[in-house]
Amino acid sequence: MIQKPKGMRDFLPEDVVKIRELEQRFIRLSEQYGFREIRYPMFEKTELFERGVGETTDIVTKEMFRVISAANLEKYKTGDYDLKKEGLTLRPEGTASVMRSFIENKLYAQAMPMKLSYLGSNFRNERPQAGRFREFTQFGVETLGSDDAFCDAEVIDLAATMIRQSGVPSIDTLINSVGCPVCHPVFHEALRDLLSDKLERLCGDCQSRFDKNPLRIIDCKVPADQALIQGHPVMLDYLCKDCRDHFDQLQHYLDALGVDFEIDPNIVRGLDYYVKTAFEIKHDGLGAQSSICGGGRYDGLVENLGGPDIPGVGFGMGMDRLLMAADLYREEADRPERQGSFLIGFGPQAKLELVELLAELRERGLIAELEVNDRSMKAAMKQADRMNARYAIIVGEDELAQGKIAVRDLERSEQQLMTAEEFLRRVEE
RNA sequence: GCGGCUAUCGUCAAGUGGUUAAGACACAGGAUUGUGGCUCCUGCAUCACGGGUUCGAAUCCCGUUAGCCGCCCCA
Repeated sequence: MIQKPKGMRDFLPEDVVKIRELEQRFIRLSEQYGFREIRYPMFEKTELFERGVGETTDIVTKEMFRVISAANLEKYKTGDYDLKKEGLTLRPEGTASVMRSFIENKLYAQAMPMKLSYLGSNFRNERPQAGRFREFTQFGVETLGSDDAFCDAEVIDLAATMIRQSGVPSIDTLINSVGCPVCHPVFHEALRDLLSDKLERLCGDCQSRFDKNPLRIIDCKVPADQALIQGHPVMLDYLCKDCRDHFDQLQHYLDALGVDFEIDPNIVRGLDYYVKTAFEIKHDGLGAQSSICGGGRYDGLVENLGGPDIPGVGFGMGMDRLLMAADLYREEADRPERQGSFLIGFGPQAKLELVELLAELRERGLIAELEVNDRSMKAAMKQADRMNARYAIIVGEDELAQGKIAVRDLERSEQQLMTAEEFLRRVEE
């Protein structure tokens, strides 16, 4: 038997109903906040992600799925295809593509700020785990063209509102400022001062982080390292005036918007492009992957990808995790109301006539199904019940002879003979 | 990339070395011959795969594969 690839999932009809409901609510809410949905390719030039996500990130170095056509694969084998230059990659996240589209379509020439949302699959070749899949659905928004702290507050408010409205009862909204290129050098120095004499006792990863990006050491999960960095200086104490003001304003705006939040100096977003605001929304009870939503400000990104110097802020939200978190608390759905008709015909002639009725019903926008397996009356009725139909329409020899149909109301257990026209009138009302 | 756990019918799930592998749900058929939801009856698995141990294995051992969970990272 052929199975789906590791980390991929099927969504069966029951699941899809929930997913679609959630997605539609998200689109509606984000439109209320002024975000308009855009769509972009499932894969892009590999280079976009290398530059947009960061060449040193885990995502780029080991988690991307490459895409290659059969023809190009042959070329690659003979050395006529340059993976680096021409290679394509299944999108591992959304922001880079949105930026590319923004630049390529010159959306910056339109009224600013430009507020965009997106929804779709992303792919990362990670080891599957609770709340983590190789194909996962992400919803996200980006506000481009303003560095006003209100924009940061607005996207955080939107994310928190979405999660709350989805039925997740308790969430933690954590915010931080990761500074900017002006304050980083000062902070890095302070960090190195603290750690320089403990360097040898840090784990290997952290030793290499020491020079490249000491900020990441704070995030280290190795217990021994955690002890060593106890009482480490925090970025928040080293913000430049600009960042400090921005962070203060963000908090004022969040208060004004009624968003409950906590400051967590330890939030350091893994993607390279974040400056100033970084935030995360978590929910306990999801297992190890408790983060539902993460985002922040990325003022240098558009320019870095070859566009004008335009600031931006946004978030990505894990729809799968959100659904998991919300599902835990969703009570059993009631049996939906009976609706539609189930048409049961005995013999070819009866069936043919019912097909005409079927078409009439559907023409009127009503739900209608035909019994196709030539089951016994009993079995067919059972099927009608299982389909949750309101009416079972029965046509056998007797009905055929009278030119009528038997209409059984499955809810009231009442049955009467009438013509097809009468039934159509009644059901239309 | 590293570590732990699990693998019995479509689903949930008994069974831990010994003749026909419980049960429940689902599914199919039926209960004096054209009628549902309740009830009753009937049917429905050689225990992931490959080796090994043993007189004998779903039950013990090894390997493979898959799934789950954790580390890392992230949504």
